[in-house]
Amino acid sequence: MRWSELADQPCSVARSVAVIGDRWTLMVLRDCFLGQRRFEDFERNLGISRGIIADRLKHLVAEGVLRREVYQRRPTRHEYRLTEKGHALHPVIMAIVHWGDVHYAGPEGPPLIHRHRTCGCDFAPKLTCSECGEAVTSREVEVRAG
Amino acid sequence: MRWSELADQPCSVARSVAVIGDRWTLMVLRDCFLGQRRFEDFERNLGISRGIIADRLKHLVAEGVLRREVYQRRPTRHEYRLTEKGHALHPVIMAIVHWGDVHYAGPEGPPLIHRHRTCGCDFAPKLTCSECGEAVTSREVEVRAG
DNA sequence: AGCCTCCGTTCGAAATCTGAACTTTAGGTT
DNA sequence: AACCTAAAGTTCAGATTTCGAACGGAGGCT
Repeated sequence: MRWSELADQPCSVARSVAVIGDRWTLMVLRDCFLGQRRFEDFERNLGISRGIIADRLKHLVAEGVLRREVYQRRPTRHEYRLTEKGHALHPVIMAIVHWGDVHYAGPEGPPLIHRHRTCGCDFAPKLTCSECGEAVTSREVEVRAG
Repeated sequence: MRWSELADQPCSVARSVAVIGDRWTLMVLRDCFLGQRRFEDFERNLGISRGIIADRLKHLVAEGVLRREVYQRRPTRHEYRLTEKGHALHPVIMAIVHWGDVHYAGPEGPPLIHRHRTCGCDFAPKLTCSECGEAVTSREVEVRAG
């Protein structure tokens, strides 16, 4: 299998990974969730070649994760904003951030701290069951074909 | 920046992505969470070349995500099992699965269904705040340097 | 002996990434 | 008018990476 075929697999991980499972794509998304919108922002933050940025942005727009919007005329300039589908990736990014915080933060603690505006606390993301509301661990999950 | 430098960035997303932000690595992890353990299992499920599987397994073992354990002698054979650090990736995989379920499932519904053993219900993963227990959306999160 | 299984390694071809130059549209400066 | 700057790309040669097919090897089965 090559990864162009991933999207056709009967597996939600494969289908998602076909869209976002690429290092630079994930880094672009991180920047999006940190409020970055312009080509230049991505270039400055990521320090990678423009070709890759252009490519990944194009891909994310084609998949409906980002929306390309005019933010200025004369000359026309565009910015990239998360769509609803894009915002739906928030749990993915948060889960990745949290894993990094726990396993790769040095003695100075995590590089970024997240505050939940609604309750005012610094928090960690917690995965819970949509039905009973309790925390879910991997051992408590049973999988069957749909 | 090249991705060998990603791990040195002061960003938990970058550090995590350096370890798991690769298509095949994520697919291997999916298989691990579905209970696959042996080299052959990964090969059969993924249908990719053995070189890639060997490489990714080696990498995950080096990072402490998987543990290589003897399961048979004469000849000695090993299997790969999730460590605690590996199990900690469960929310990442669940978030990815769920995003795929919502955005890429056909009319037949999602390929796999997840049941929460503790409560007995089919469920969807829900990201909540560790402090107040409420659901967290991307717009409710404020980020600051740590 | 010859074939099979499981788990890899090796190596050349194919894909990807980098860095630099070039483009477009427009505003500002000398 | 000529020149510089800025944002957002595009293009292209050359370096780097990744992938897949073929090979290896340790032991078992017939």
